[in-house]
Order: sequence, then structure tokens, then C-alpha cells
Amino acid sequence: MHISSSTIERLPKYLRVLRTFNQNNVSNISSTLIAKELGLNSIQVRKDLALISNLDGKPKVGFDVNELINDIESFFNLKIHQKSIIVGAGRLGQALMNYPSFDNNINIIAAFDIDKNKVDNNKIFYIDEMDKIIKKHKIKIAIITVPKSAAQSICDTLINYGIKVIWNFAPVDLKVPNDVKIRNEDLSASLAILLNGIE
Amino acid sequence: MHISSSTIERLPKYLRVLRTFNQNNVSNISSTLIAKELGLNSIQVRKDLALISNLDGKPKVGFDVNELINDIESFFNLKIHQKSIIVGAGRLGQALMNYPSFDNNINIIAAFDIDKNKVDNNKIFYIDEMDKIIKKHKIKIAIITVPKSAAQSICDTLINYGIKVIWNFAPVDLKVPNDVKIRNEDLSASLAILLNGIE
DNA sequence: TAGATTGTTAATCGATTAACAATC
DNA sequence: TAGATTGTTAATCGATTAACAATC
Repeated sequence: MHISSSTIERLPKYLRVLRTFNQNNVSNISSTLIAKELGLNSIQVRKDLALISNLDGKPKVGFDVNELINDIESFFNLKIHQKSIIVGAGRLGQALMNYPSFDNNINIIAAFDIDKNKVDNNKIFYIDEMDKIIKKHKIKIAIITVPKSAAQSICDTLINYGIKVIWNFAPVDLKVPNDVKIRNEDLSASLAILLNGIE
Repeated sequence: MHISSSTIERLPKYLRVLRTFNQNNVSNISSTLIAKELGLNSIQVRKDLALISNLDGKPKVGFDVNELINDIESFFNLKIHQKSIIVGAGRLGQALMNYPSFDNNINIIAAFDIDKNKVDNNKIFYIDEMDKIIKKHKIKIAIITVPKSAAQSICDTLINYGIKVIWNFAPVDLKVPNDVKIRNEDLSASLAILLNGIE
């Protein structure tokens, strides 16, 4: 069953709402309420949830909050057993290393930089160590937070070392072969959407 | 004329391609080539460009690179005369303050934090200064990079001070009144899309 | 000229929303 | 029970892609 990226984008939002209700000891929740919390349509919420859960909602009562949390988590957990690395331990790289809500999605085991002052050999290593560590841990996922000018060459190197999934924060559209999955996280584009239509 | 957010998202990508070609002294470019560079459909590129430009492409030759750059820039420039601030001068806040490709889109004039060690009174100020600076510069746009737990209350405060457009990086969906525009930059959701379908 | 590329009109595709019977 | 909420089937909406005549 194909799940559209629109749906995938909404699932973490549902998860956050559900966890909040769970913390407040609410045991059941209706699609109507989830939708309201997120400014969405309740039919859409039910359809999304049906795609990733076998759970039946009960008319008038809604869904079991805990079971729904488990279902969404296990949907995502299927993809997260792999470790990942960050290339570029600048401000953005370090911010992402510590970004609180990644805990449940990805395990960043190391960052690399060409600036030896940043190296602590604990989580931040000199870039020459990259090959060794990628191979040792059989890493397939990398996050790129190097400057734009270095991004494509780092990307090529990573692919050379066996990386198959790349999350790129440098403001360039990186070119990768067909067997490598890339997401260019375009903060400028995101900002453009926000600013569009104001004033 | 309404321009969809799908189109708005692609425009900065076109701009980057065009600038690259411009730097290499290429004076004309076809929609086919732009599309190829970005892995898009050329009809889509032409339609997008037609929405924001009066420029006619010439069959067989393509579009004038410089004029197209000007048209996209002025489309965005209509929205950027306002200054903005960042609340939360942690790693992510400082990364965004220095994110290179925002230059053309937004003018971040100050950041605020509750940690006095971060304050330099140059670009980073103690949070108590926020009200004064927002009013002095008539700021309408704010970026939130505080921890999740503080985000909603900072958001409320900002709105109270007159902020109308908010770009939120904390992993919560902030609630705002109808007259305030918000974009919750959900990095976990973005990551979820990337990881979906692998393995 | 020949043909690559354009802009436009029509077709397709997919996502969202509406309608509604089933049911706890 | 009554009615709020469910899941499903059908309708709508909008974005993407295809087809194609015009043209540099």
C-alpha cells in the first residue's frame, strides 16, 4: 500500500497530539478532536490513520490513544534501526545533533568536520575518520551541514563510502545517482512560502 | 492570481539554477534544461515561470537568464522589506542567523535569549529588550528557536508585542489567532518523509 | 528551412472533501 | 435509545502531465 508524502508529513503531528493527550491521561480521542488540534479535516485524519493502523475507532468514543501511539511509532520504527552521521559540525550541524525530537526517529552517532578545533573524538571527529566509521558501523544515512561550496563534493564522497540516504541542509540541490535517496531541505524555499501572501 | 505553494517552493530552486548559469556567463536557458537540472517536468517549469514573469521565452532559444532572475527576485522582494528577529540564540538560532542564503529573503536584525552569557548587545540581546526593539523597528516577523516547553508562551508574547508572521522551529504546532501567519517547520516530519520507503 | 522549444488547451492523476449508512 | 463518530463510496478540487499548433 502506497502512503503519500502528504500523509507521512502529518503522521508526526498526530503523534505529538496523541502524546500530549496521553500525558494528560486521556485514553480515547476522536478524529474530530485530532483534526481540530491541528487545523485539519477529520475525514483526512481517519483516512491517514487507517493507512498505518489496524485499529478500529469506536463510534462516539474515538480511538485508543495508547494503541494509536504504538501504531504510529511502529510505522516509523520500521525505518529507524539504522545509525546516521552528520558532516559539518558547525552551528547547524550541532543544533541537529541535539535536536530533541529526533530521538525517536534517528540515531546520530557521530559528526565530522575539517576544523580540528571542533574535534572532541567523542561525538565529533576529524573528517578523515569518516570512511572508517561509516564502514565500521555500516552507516547508510548521512546529514550534510557543510557550506554550499563543499556540499556536492562531500555528497560524492559519502556516496563513495556507501551512504544511501542523504539529508542535505546546504542551499544547493545535490545530484545523486538513482540508488541514493536525497532530501534537499530547502530553508529558503520554506521561508518563501511563509512570506508569500503577506502584506 | 493565486500561486500555489508547490509553485512557491520551486521558485527558489529555479533561482539557484539561474544564478549558477549566470555565473557561468550563460545568457539563455530553456525550460527543458532547468527542469533537467532539478529533476522536474519542463511544462511545469514553464507554467511556474509564466505565473511570476511576463517574459516570453523564445522557441529554440529559451529564456533570458538575467531577466528571469530579476523577475523571480522581484516577485520575492515584494515581501522582504520587513526586518525580523529570532527568539532563542542557541545553536539553531545562531545557525539561522548566519544561514547564507537568507540574505536575499529576510533581514534578521536581532536575536534574543534568556541566557545572559549569550548576550553581546550587538546582535544578541537579553529577552527583556524584545518588546522595545520590536516596537522601535516595527517588526512583524519572528523566528522561534526556543525549546519546545517555552515555545507557546514565547509565541503568545510575540503576538502580544505585535508580531504577525512566525516561523517556528520548536517541535510543537503552535496555536495562533487568525490574523497571525505561522509556519511550523517540522524537521521530524521532514525526516520521516526521507526515511519512509527505505529498506 | 527544419526542428527545438514555446505557450495553451485538454486529459490525467491524486489528494481532499462530501455524503451517508453502520454502530457503539 | 439517540446521536456522535466511525469507515466507505462517490464527488470535487487542484496540480501535474500530455498533446499540439505556433514560431524563432
